[in-house]
Amino acid sequence: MPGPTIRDVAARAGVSVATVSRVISGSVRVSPATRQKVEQAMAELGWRPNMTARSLVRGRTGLFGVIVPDVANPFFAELAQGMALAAASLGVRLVLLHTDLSEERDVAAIHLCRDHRLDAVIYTSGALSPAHQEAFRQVGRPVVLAATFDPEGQWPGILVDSLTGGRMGARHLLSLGHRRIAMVGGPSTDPVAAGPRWEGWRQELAAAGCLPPPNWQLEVGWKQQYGYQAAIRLLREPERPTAILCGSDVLALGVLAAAADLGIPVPQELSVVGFDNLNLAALWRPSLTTVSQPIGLIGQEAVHLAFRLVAGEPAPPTRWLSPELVVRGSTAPPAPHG
Amino acid sequence: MPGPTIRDVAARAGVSVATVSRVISGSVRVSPATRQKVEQAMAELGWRPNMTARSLVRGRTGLFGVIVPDVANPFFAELAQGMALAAASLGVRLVLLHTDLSEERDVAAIHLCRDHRLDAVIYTSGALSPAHQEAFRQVGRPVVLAATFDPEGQWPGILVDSLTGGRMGARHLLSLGHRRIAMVGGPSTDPVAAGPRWEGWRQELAAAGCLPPPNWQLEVGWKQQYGYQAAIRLLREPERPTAILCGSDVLALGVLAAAADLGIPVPQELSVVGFDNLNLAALWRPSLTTVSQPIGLIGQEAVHLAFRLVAGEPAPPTRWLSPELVVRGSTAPPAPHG
DNA sequence: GATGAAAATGTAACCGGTTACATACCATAC
DNA sequence: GTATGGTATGTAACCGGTTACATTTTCATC
Repeated sequence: MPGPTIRDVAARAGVSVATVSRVISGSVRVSPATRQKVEQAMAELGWRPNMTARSLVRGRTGLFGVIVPDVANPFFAELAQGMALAAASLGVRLVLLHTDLSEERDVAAIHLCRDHRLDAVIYTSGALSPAHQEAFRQVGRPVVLAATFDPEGQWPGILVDSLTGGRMGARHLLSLGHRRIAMVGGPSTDPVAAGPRWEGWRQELAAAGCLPPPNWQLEVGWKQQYGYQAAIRLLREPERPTAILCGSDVLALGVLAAAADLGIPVPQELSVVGFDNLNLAALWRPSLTTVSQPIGLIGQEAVHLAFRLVAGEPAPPTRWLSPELVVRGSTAPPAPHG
Repeated sequence: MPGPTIRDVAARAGVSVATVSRVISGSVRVSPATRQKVEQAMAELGWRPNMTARSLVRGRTGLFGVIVPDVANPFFAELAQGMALAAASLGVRLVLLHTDLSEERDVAAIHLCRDHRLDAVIYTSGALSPAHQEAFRQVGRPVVLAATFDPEGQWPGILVDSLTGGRMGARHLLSLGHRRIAMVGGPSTDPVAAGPRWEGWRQELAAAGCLPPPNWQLEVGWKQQYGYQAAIRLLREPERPTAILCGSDVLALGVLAAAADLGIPVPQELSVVGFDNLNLAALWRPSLTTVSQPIGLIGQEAVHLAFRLVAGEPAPPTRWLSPELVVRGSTAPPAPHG
């Protein structure tokens, strides 16, 4: 039942265990004849080294922990996909830990990374509480923040500048001539993905003198159905908005569904702007104008960064990427009668 | 740098390492006074047991390998989400391995599971080649197939009966009165997710006497853009179909996008049936009529099954779930002038 | 053929837990 | 006071690799 060990291979090849170890690690010179004998013994026994034992002595597992709220959310699915791509190319494995945005489960997941001596932790779930900070300190391994950041600058991260992104979306609508613009975004308690987008929208709309009343600034949860509900409320008003800024593509798709159900044509009578540029955004009809984040790239770079930190490089400062406006079919100038 | 070990805790509590081990494993009785001393020492040192060391001696890692072609594909994202849910409730962790449907990478991933002594392997990627079978045999751990199956019945699995599902979709269109029905499905080399669906469609259409010519039976890849391209071709014909059966929801969404781009109203002039019932299917407009698989449940049950196998239960036979037709807004009777 | 440095290989300690087995302790029974 | 048995704890081997250090072999040089 328990497979062959390095000692079985050594015995069969007529060498010591150290020599077998040298052959598989490849770092030290081994004479060709010996190497050949060992390789043959390995093949005959079908032996493969036990990574658990190796990890114990080396103190490295070759595993990175990835803490994600929910991979069924396309944003995190695309992020995870980018990470998996990079991990494969670097010869590293990812341990996926779901937390459903619960702080308690986040902290438990971080401790788990420590228990398993994972080489690094990549955290994507959102804002950091003191409990997160404390848990990160205790893991004693590199921590990388993907698509989020640490206001105290203690943990390096990579993400898009949401403030600029928010302003881009707002300016696009203003330049098309919209003035009756509503907003549907995430909870502003989220200082990474919601707060700065709200801020960017408000700055631009206020500068243009068309900041709407609070009941046109709907702070909802991140789920698509909340976008749907918010849009239904906005679009049933007698003087409805001509455009809606959304805090994420998922919310925007909810808004588009609501418009379709109410028979309001997009973009003729309503323009919609998303945020993220999910793969879905191009696939939808009407295709979604959105502020693009390079999601896959963020995932890849997060893993590369973690890899470099594990190798001993110093932690760089938070890396800010620029968002880009992608204009598609969901935005147009407001209807003339508007 | 290297944190405290069990020996540090033992020394501080004035007991032996065996006693500390007993306290954390909880299986054997320890006097309350001793337990208290040990727990205090643990807390003071901030010690947590090293799972790598534990795994080495116990021969169990508490990790399950999950082999997936691509989590950015919503089907696999929802599957992974179900697995993560079950894993969390069972106290097990998932190692995510991407393979992009490459047999070579599949096999490498399986070997990796063996190297790391993962407790079980959950495979989701598709059909099994002899190379897969051989690699599975070598891991020496339970293997579970999620949303796929082994024709030889050697590895247990859980999946939906695609033949019945295919027939359901076809019957739905026939009962609405459609007779000019085209099909867009996956490569029939895929004996799990494509072959049986084609078979089910053809059986029903042949029985109704309206099996279309081969150029209305389009075998394409699984990606959404292939669905789009196939639909463009079908819908540009002078005598175009009144309905299209799709091998997956992702393909169906491509078809819907193509219809929208060609100005063909769905469901008035074209009915579309998907397969999978992704979360997206309800969100889309028009909402998608589809053959439903309980994707999240399949993921959860796969993990539960793996857990039971690890605990020593015998492998059950492949478990077949029944698909269900979910009628939404993308299907209707054919236009009368049809 | 002796010498010494470099190359190849072996020996054994070690990584940090678990657990079989041995021992110490205490209470009850005779 | 000794035998009996159950509970609590300690000792040390072990899981399967790695690697520091020691030893042997090889080979160029004088």
